[in-house]
Amino acid sequence: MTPELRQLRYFVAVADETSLTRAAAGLHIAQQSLSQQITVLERTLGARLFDRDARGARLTAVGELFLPEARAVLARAEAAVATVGRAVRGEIGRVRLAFLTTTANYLLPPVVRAVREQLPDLEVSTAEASIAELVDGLREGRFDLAFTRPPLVDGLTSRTLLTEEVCAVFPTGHPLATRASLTLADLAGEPWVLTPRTSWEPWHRSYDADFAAAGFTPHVVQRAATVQGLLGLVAAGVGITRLTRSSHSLRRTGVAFVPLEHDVARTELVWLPGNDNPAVPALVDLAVGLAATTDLTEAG
Amino acid sequence: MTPELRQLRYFVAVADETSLTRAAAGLHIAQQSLSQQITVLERTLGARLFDRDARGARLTAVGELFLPEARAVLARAEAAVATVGRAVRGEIGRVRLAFLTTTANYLLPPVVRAVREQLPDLEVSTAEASIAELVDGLREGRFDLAFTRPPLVDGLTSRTLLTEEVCAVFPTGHPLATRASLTLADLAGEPWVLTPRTSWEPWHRSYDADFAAAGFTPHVVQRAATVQGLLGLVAAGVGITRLTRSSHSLRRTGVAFVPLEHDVARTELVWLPGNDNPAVPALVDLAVGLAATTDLTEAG
DNA sequence: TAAAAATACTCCATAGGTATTTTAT
DNA sequence: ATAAAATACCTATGGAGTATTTTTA
Repeated sequence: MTPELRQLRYFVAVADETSLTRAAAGLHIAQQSLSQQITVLERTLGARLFDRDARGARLTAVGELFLPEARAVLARAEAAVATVGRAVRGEIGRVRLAFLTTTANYLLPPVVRAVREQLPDLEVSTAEASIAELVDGLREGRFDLAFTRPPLVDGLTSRTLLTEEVCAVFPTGHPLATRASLTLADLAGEPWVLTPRTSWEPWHRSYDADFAAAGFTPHVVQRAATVQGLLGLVAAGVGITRLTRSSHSLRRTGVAFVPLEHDVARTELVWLPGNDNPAVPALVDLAVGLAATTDLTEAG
Repeated sequence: MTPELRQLRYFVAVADETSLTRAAAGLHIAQQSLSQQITVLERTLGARLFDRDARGARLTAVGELFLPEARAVLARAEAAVATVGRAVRGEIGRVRLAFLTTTANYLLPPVVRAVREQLPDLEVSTAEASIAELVDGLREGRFDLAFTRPPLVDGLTSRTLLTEEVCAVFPTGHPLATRASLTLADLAGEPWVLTPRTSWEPWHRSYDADFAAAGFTPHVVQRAATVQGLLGLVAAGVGITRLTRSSHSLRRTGVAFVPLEHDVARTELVWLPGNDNPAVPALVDLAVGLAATTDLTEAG
């Protein structure tokens, strides 16, 4: 039979004080109770641990060998408890991040760098994912946190990390390309290149609402699934499109970005509210703090 | 606050079984009691360790991190208990041996070799000592075990390791040197060389009794403190002496050993009965066994 | 004879048991 | 409806307290 940690603590205290009376005072228990517990410990171990006399209690040969062992057990137990504390604070563990492909290029590097610095013992895995993979992954527990764009679906919690201007994107030389700003209504007659409707229904419903509010339905001449694809088509003069200002970093030539008034796009950090991984709140705090102090659209 | 080992054992059992009900059955306690203890553990740690549902209990992210820690604590505790077991059996620890100078040359090598082989994790320190140092060392706790010759003093426990013939020692050419055996009475008229009376009073009282029983008081022409010294004086023709047969190995030339009838010397293993070092009985058993199976007077 | 530990007992905190309810599939 | 866990309540073991005795320097 193995003793309990309390008894090991008592044993170490008596060994340190070489006295049951003094050790009992330090432990805030009665000498008699301590005497009893030491006797119980000695019986469970099947060996006398102390030689007692009128001067106190000194370790036997066996006790001398047991002392470092008992200390090791107690130290191991304290380390185990400390591990839980660190885990609860999100300082250790594993967290799986998903970046929307279009946000990965500017968000992933600064976020991962900040986590490595501020939570060095947290294992971080990252994935670039399409919006659909990302939402499914969150809901099915394959990802803990996702960096993405709203609107998503109900049942996910989110914090806004940053807000960017949305721009109309023209081929260079387009008559409207030199304007300082525009409204969506100014673009009613233009040929559009947009993403496929199948990419993510909530986004397309949001776009529909925006165009409806501007009083027209865009004439879509072609669709492309990626931002690079859209920019290529615009540069080629196929049509115009609507993208966040930070997308400009993906193509500098052949395209012109003109801000659209009162049109902003948010980038959000999203997670499943039932996720019990304590690294989630820790990383959310870290990312929100990072977004507040640095311009993440430039940081990539 | 740190949990008790019992709770860690319960935690590991539940983690292994992914079920409170199954784990409780394995632990021979009620599911309800186990549920309670896991709850207590979670409260003391300040973190949920399991997600429970109708299928059972699965580890949370924190629980996953705590599991190897808990296992490590339990393993450490078992190792600590096992250490006590080994210590009680005398397999580990420290034992301090003292060899009477005159027994060291033939006893020390085989004894130490046997201990190294059969109790490899026992730390053995050895010392050659005079009979007086040896007895004081045992009584004052500087030695655990001594290999020596009786009689000693009261208050020491002993086991006889071996019994040797005692011989009269003559210079070669002495008229009695060719005899097959003698009695002490045959040597009444001889000049004697003996050890100083101050060396060890109990021995000298024993010698006195032997000579008194033989009906004479030896005429002591010179005294020498060491066996080599006595043999040298005998070889030089100064006188005769009385030594164990194994002493012959210390000087082969110039001396002749003739057995004395009914005269034997015992070599004993001696210790303080109050010595709680479990290596003492372990080593006594080993040495007695060794003496029973090998001729230790030849082994050196 | 004093200082320390051990013993005898009493009490109560809590581990563990039993009965039942709640929850999730 | 069923299987699991949680809750409520009760029991009893044993940890801790008080009074006293024993031991040894």
